[in-house]
Amino acid sequence: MEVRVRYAPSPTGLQHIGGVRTALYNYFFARANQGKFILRVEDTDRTRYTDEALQDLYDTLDWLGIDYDEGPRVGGPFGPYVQSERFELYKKYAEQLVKDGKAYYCYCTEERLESLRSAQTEAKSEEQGYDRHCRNLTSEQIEANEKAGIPHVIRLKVPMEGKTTFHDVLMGDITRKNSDVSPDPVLLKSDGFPTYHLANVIDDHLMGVTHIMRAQEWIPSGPLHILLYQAFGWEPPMYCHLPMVMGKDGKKLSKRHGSTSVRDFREQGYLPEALLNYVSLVGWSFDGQREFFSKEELSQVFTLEKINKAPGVFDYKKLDWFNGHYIRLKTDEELARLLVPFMEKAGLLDQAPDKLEAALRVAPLVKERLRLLGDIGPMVSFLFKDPGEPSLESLLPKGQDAQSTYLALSKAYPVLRQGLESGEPESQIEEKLSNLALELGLKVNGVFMPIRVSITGSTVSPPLFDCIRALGYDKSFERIQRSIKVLEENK
RNA sequence: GGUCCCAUCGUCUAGUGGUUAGGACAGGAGAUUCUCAGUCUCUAAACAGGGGUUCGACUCCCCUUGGGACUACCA
Repeated sequence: MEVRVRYAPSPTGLQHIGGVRTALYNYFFARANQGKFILRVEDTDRTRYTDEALQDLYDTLDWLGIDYDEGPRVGGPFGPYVQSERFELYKKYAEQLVKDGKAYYCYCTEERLESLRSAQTEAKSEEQGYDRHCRNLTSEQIEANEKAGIPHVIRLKVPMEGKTTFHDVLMGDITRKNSDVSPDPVLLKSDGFPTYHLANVIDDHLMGVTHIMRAQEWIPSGPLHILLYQAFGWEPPMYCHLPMVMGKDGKKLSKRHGSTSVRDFREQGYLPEALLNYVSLVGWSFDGQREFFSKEELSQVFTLEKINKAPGVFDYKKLDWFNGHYIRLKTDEELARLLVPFMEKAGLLDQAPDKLEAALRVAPLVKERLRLLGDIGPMVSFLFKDPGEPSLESLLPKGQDAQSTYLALSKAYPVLRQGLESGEPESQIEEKLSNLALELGLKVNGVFMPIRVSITGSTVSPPLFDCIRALGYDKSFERIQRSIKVLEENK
């Protein structure tokens, strides 16, 4: 039998790490088994739905390179794949359930339910949830309510006795007493829209879904869904509940732990391959040794059996490490293209006639020290903006006074200049400068640091000669001369 | 409160009755070096506790503890 799985998010907010991980596992599972991966938009909550969220869903999947075989935008034999476009369908099936005596109309008002709820919590009652007030209305009562135009919902008649079991690939059999299952949950809302439970079950069945991979928070409603399949007389699919993704404090990952939306990560300069690789490893492993995987590789080797049952903590530091790794794998050209928008955002390219060329100049300097593309600004801003005349204090290496520093820089300058202009190999100039330091009784750094600060305005920078080359000789010399003057005036 | 799920270094994990309990991130130390980073080497760090089962338990069972999820006309 062909494997058919789906990712079925509801567009009520930005795509977050947990959701994406679920999408990824479904995708990999489908690919690894030559099955189909379906995207379904569960937009039945009209109050929380936003266009932005829907667009973000598409953008996120595109960015990660997660393509789907069936779904909105690409179509498929079981469409439409947006639940709001299947509106009539759910109603039909819900009514069928009523006709079969498996569900019933409920006329309870929001107010009644609310007061019921508060009464229950106040009394710390064993009974939680709906009191099944409308479960046994007579046909006369129903008729009267309908005539009076009282709106109704449709509720499932959950059996009062017995128990329901569903099988989970990871967890094994999970059984719940029917009396512990949510008492007669709403299937069809008064606005005619289905609830998650109804729409989900109908669509999964109609779309031929064979495996449901979703977050563990859905485990409690597993039995309810089985009850629904039974009410319809359908065969339930296989279940596989995925461990949750937590924050450092062991609570469900949320904004207070840091970024959670893929958009955030993207804007900070994470690479899709890094995010995809790392996220896949929270809750799944290959052999405990290997941890670099491309999307294509995961599509080969992914297996349900290696999914962990315990929830996992999302480690931002390790993600950073992955990101640095993937940045280093880029060619200069690739990195430059990725860098352009981040350099623009940092205001570095306002004067650049050729943005890509500018980024290309920068790429080799930063490749080994970049963790996030968004960190590019301070690293190379000296190439695009004059850092200004350095202060005396900033020019002095640790433990060195103005006099000796003046001497060092003023002697180093001609060596550097002559060397560069005559095309001497950099390694040779470097050696000369080191020797100069030795002659002056300074540490090597005592000569290099003032040059570095002169040129970059910072004690931290890419290798000196790389900086000079990227800046251009003329500007570099000017900045050194400027520093010599500062030192001369203060020695 | 009730129901259900889970439990190996700080974190992600390997391990399916007999291992010096392995790897990675983060941490520490060192090497390389013009700073930073990178790279390399080394290092510290775990089977939650208690009962069983067994010749033998991290591995199987039970209890305790701890953590989490759910308990909506949200998904």
